[in-house]
Amino acid sequence: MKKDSKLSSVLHVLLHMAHSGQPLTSEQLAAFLHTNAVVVRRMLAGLRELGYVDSVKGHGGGWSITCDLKQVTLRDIYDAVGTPSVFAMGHRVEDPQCLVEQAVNQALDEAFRDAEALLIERLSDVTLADLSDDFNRRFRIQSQA
Amino acid sequence: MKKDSKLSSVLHVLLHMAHSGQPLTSEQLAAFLHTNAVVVRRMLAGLRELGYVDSVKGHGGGWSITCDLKQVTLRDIYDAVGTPSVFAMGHRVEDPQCLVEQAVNQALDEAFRDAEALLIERLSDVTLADLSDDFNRRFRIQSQA
DNA sequence: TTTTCATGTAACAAACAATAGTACATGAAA
DNA sequence: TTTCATGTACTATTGTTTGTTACATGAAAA
Repeated sequence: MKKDSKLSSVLHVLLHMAHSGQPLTSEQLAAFLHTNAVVVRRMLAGLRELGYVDSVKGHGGGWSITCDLKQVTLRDIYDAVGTPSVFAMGHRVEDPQCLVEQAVNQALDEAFRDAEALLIERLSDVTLADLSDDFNRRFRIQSQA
Repeated sequence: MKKDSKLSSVLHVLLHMAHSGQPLTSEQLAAFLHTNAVVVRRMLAGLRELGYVDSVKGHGGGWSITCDLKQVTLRDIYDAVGTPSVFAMGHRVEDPQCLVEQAVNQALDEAFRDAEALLIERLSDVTLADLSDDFNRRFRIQSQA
């Protein structure tokens, strides 16, 4: 299964935006991701609607962060990019008549449900500010080397 | 992303095999899954190599279970089908130079690692015998209705 | 007012992975 | 020797993510 990297990508550009004093254009953000500007606009459209970022057209325009990094968690961003499906495994048939398949589905569902809940909990524990701090730490270490 | 349903499918046919007194052919198993016999042979090939099932050619041949249902867990079967990747989300770049992306990847990795560990733990808690018992319970309930 | 820069978005193309299907070889029992 | 069944290579289909092109919209600068 081809993996969805929207969450990873959005977080990446958000941090670049956070560390830039001025708006960044879709082209600039796309360069960070080695991709196309249209992909960036699509990715960020949802976040703009939710008020996490803003975009400005024309000269000097571009994207900037409009939320408090300390208040927004990775879980919020996960939701903002459309709560992509967590697991790469699924049931063969979603609502089977077969009693055997019902038993299998339920057993798997329980395991997946618990794992997903833990994932969401972990994502809720990390704010964008935490990520930003981690980046700054890495930057200091690399500068010393 | 198209979800991998090998684990679900294999468990489904294993339980049918467990509840059959005699070997079942690939055609019969394929009918349970509404798919092709070749798909079944491919799915079960790995389990045969690991000794969970056996296949016999020719008249009266087919597939049967050769393991102890009480000893084999869903985690064993998960491994037997090739430990398919758990998550439908991934990093944009696996080993990035960009410090921002490194920070993002690490934060996500920690969350995913914990969730995957819990999933495996839950799968290890359930044996094929448990699934079989659950099926029998469902069967009794439906028979009463 | 016109040009330039930038986003907004629809429509289409490419890349990739899971599943399905076909064809033919192998082997065992009737 | 015929029939049944697996083994497997090869190809086709389907669905999803990502990338690309084209053009409309809007704002600032010249």
